[in-house]
This record gives sequence, structure tokens and C-alpha cells, in this order.
Amino acid sequence: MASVREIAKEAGVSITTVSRVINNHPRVSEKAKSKVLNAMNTNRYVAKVGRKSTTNIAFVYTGESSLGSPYDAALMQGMAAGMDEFGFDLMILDARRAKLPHETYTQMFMRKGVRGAVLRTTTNTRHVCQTIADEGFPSVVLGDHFDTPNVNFIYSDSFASSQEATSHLLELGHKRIAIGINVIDDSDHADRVHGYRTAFESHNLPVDERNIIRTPAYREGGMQLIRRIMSMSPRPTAMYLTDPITVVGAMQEAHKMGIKIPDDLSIVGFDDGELRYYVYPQLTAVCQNANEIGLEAFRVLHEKLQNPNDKIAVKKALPTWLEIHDSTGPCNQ
Amino acid sequence: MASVREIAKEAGVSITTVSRVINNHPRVSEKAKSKVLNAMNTNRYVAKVGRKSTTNIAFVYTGESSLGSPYDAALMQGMAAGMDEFGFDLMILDARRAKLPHETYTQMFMRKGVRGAVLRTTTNTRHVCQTIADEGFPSVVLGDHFDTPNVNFIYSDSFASSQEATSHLLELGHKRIAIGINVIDDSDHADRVHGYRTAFESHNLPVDERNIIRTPAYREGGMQLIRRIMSMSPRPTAMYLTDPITVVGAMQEAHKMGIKIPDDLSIVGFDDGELRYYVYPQLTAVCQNANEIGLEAFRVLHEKLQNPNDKIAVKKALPTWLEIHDSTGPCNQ
DNA sequence: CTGAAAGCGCTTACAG
DNA sequence: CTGAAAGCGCTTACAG
Repeated sequence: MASVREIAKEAGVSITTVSRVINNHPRVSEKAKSKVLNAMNTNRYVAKVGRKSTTNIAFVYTGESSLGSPYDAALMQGMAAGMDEFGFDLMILDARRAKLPHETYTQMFMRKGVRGAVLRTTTNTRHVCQTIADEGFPSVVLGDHFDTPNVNFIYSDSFASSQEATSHLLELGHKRIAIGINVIDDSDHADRVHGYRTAFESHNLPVDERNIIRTPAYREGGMQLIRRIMSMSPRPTAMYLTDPITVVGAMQEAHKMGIKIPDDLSIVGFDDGELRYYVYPQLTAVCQNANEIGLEAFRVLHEKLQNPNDKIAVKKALPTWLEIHDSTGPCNQ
Repeated sequence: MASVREIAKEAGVSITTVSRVINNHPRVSEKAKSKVLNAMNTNRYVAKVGRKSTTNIAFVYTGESSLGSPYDAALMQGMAAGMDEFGFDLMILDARRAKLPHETYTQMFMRKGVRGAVLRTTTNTRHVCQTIADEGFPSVVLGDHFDTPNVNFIYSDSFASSQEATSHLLELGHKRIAIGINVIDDSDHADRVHGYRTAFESHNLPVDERNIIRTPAYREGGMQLIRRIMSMSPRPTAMYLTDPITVVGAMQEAHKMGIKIPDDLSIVGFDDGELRYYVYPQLTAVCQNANEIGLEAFRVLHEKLQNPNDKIAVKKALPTWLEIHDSTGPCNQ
């Protein structure tokens, strides 16, 4: 690896001049600058030491990476929107791969010039978030929230919208309303079932526990769910699907089976992107703005970096909202 | 900003010990280590100088950022898959925002510890890619390709699939086939029109130039396109839409207007993700694997980093393929 | 605009 | 396991 000394030699200038070029000092002649830059590029110069760039904010997968999902993409877009203004750069890390065996998370982050971390988690990796918070490293957790004094959270509160969504179906005359929930628990999903139950209660109707159906949050899970529902007797006339990808599978299978939406079956979905416009018919859905969540996560992190002594954990819920489109209609059975 | 000296003082150890903790030296007592880490976190220690992390690969927007799009998300996922193996970290940069007024792109990258760059571009920002390549900085361009000796490219070659797609429609008996193309030119799209023309030629049929329709690659563009087509006389009975988002708009508007797909109108789309499964009916489409493109981009970059003296530019095309689903059928008009 | 020399912050070979 | 001291690589105040 070339050092400033070698670059200086090759470019025929002093190491001072090389350093000035590296640091973009204004008083270097164009000629000297281009000689140095040439030597740097041909020798693949990389500073081994020097001012570190310490302006990275990391988007960290504590467990399984879901990089590539539209939701994560929207989160990053939101973060980037806030970061640009303050000159931070976005780095993507897989905690399990990036961390060396004997180092702490703080050490890993410092090694990579990371000043703060947005942690993507599930219930399985809660302990990682807890550890990072315990180490005192500035971080904020997305996608789950749990009761702990020192962890910062941004989560989405879908309780109210889930209650509205269920009430919407009840008021359309539906009585047998199924709810599809992921087989993996997290607090963001628990809210949705809670809203569903509360809507039934406030309409003085009992919840039929058979209508609370767990299904994996994949396309296949949604397909399975439709087949399951159509075979029930009496069968539900409406359903609330609490995961975006499940909705896609369910609607596909419904089309394949010749089930008319909403005439034969009303569907309320969940959308964290633009999915509600992609499917046919356009989807009545509880919506959340992933962009906004990402932006808010950065804001909290930035706030924590500005005020290192503020130890009060942030627990902030962003609301979801119900949008009524074409996949729900009156019960006619 | 705290330095090793202050951390050492606060933790009651020597700066040597602090340094050892930073670098995860094996022979430090747990007690010393935790005292130092504590002092670091409470003082928000960040190394001002020292071994730089120089293992970053940047995903760079040379022009307008499309971070948040499913395509970009899939590209990054592909890159990350390759990078993990070699311990590189992924950084996202907006070149126009990150670059200081008087520095070169190479200087910007070095400042941020970036060793190589995957450049996302359009025709508008070709000159940026050219400049970066001229500076000798290891980079590879995605999304466009143009004739230049020293720029590395990974692009998607949709000529053959576009020809197949058009032939598929011709062989279903369609004669009046429209093609929708983005108002903004790039080489990846030019291939698609070329394939369309070639299919007509090989069937000894003339191309009606009125059927080559430019429309902005947004949902609204797709809606507009359908209205345009349905008002033509005689109207096209099939079309090939060369942008994913345009397809979504077009299918929505078709549903709204009561146009039956494929009975009234056959549609071949373009899909760089999973869109073909989301819409109804499932979409016959020319498909490309964005994951694969991202992975290949990293591979080329890695190869260039290993062999700095290999100056031969890589121009690699990844093929697309045609998938026939339910949105195309025989012409019955 | 440029360079020799002192300086800075972190690292490391050596001694205990 | 720990620290005083020398060293490394880059930076910068000073002189020209």
C-alpha cells in the first residue's frame, strides 16, 4: 500500500503537497494537484491513517437482513432525506457479519466510523438492541417496541386504524370477519389484533376466536389463508390482513378461485408503500408511511448526538391511517 | 472532542491501554476494557485519526436519487450479497450533495474511505461517470451504457427478449401493437424499441410509427397511454410497455375503463422485481434480475481492485427473459 | 505556491 | 496484563 511518501516521490513533490491535495487545500497549483491525483489513482492510494470520516449513520440489521424489501428501501429513503441536510452518510451493516468475535458493538461501530445506528429488529434479536443501548451507543430501534428503560424506539401505532378498519367492515354489515396475522409476533402486529378486538367490543359483538388466523407473511401464506377461509362454514365474508405481502398472495388466489372482491369477500389490507394501488381492485388498507418513520429515526438519533447527556429514552409512535378504496363493500350474504 | 489522552485519564489507565481497547487487542483485562468503553461512550469518543476504515463500496447517485425504488433496493441487495463475503461495507452517496465544490470525485471518495463505486446514472449525468473513470477511480456504471473506451458497464440487454415479446404478440394474431417508451432516452430502453422493430421485420410486417408512443415513466404516464390508445382508430389490440411503473398505471386505467385484459387488449410489461405477480391479471413481461446486476457490479469492482493494472474496460450485458403469464391472449378483433 | 521541520493522535515493540 | 517511550502516517505553522 502506497503512503504519502511514495506518492510524493512518484509525483515529484513534497509530502506536504500530497497532504494538501488529499485535504483539498486551496493553494495548490493545478499542475501539482493533477500530478498527485494521478499518482494516487495509479497506486490505488488509500490513507491508512489520518482524519477519519466519522459522519456515518448506519442502518443495521440485527438479525436476518431484509435489504431489498420495499419497506426497508422506504425507511432508508426517509433517513437519507434527513441526513443529507447535516452531511451524514448512510452505511448499511449486517451486525452478525460485521462484528468481530471479541469486540463490542461500540467497538465495531467506532471501527467503521459510525456515529449512530438505526436498528432493524424482530423479537428474536431484541437482546442485541438492548446490548447496544446498554453500551451507551446512540441508537434507535425500528419495527418493534418493548418495555425497557434505556432503548429508543420509533414504532407505528396501528391500534386506532385497525379498530377503524374493523369498524368499517362491521358497519358494512359484515359479522364474520377474519384477521390474518403473522406467525412471528412483534409488538407492531399485536396492536392490530388489539384494534380488531376493540372494534368488536365497541359494537357489542363477540369475537369468534376461530377467525383469528396465523399465517406466515409470504405470498404463499396469503394464498393458504384464502383457501382456509373459503372452506370454513359458515365462512367469513370479510377479512383484515395485517401484512402487505400476505395481501398480494390472498388477492391472487382469490382471483384464481373466481372469488369476486368485494362482492364475495371484502378485504382490508396493510400497506407500507404503494401496494394498494398496484393490486386490483385497489385496496382498502391501513397505511403507514415508511419514509416518515425513517426520517423520524434519523431525527431522534441526531438529537441524541447533539445532546449526549440527555439519557431519557425516546418512545415515539407514528400513527397509521385507514384508506378506503375498492376492495371493501357491503355484506350481501 | 475527546482524544485517547482524555479517555485514558477518565478511565484511569494509560493511552496504550485505551488504544488496545479501540483495536480489540486480546490481552486487556475485562475490567480495564469496560472502564475504557464506558469512558468512550459517555464522552462520545470518535477517533479523529488512526486506521481508517477503507473497506467501503459506495452506491452512488450521479443525478436524481432514486433511493427507495424497488429496483435500486434489489441492486443494493445483490451488491451486499457479494460484499459480505469480502468484508466490504455498503455506503450510499448522492454525488451532487457529497462532493465539495473544489474537490475531485477521487478526493471525495478518499475522504469517505470509499475504495470503489457503483454508479447509478441516466443520460444526463453520463459526463460524471466519464469524469470518475478518467480520474482512474475504480467504478462501474449501471443503468446506461455508451461508447467510451475507459468506463466499465453492467447493463441489461433486452433486445432479444423485446423481439421475443413482440413476436409473441404477432403470433397471437395481433397486428396493431403499440410500444410505450419513456420520454427520457437511455440505451437500455433503446434496445427495447430495436427489438420491437426487428420482430416486425422478421415477420415481414411494416412498423406503424404512430404506434411508438413516448410517455413519462410514472403511473400517470401509463394511464394517459391507455386513454390515448383507446381513442386511436383503428386502435392497437396489444401493447408492450417498457417500464414497470407505467404498466401499473396502464392496468389501473384499463380496469377503470372496463377494458378486459387480455380479451380486449393484450399487455406485455417490463418487470425488474416481483410486480408481474402483484397486478391482475398476472403480467406477461420481459424480466430482468436486478439482484444479479448488483452482484455482478460488485464482482467487476472487486476484480478491478484486485488487479489495478488491468485497464481494459468491462462492458457486460446481462440478459433479460420473457415470461408469459395471463395478460396476453389471442387477437379477436 | 511550495517544502523542511515540528506536531498531532494513535499504535506498537519493549520492558516489567 | 500494563505503561513509558519510540514510531508511524498524516497535518500544519512557518519561512521563503
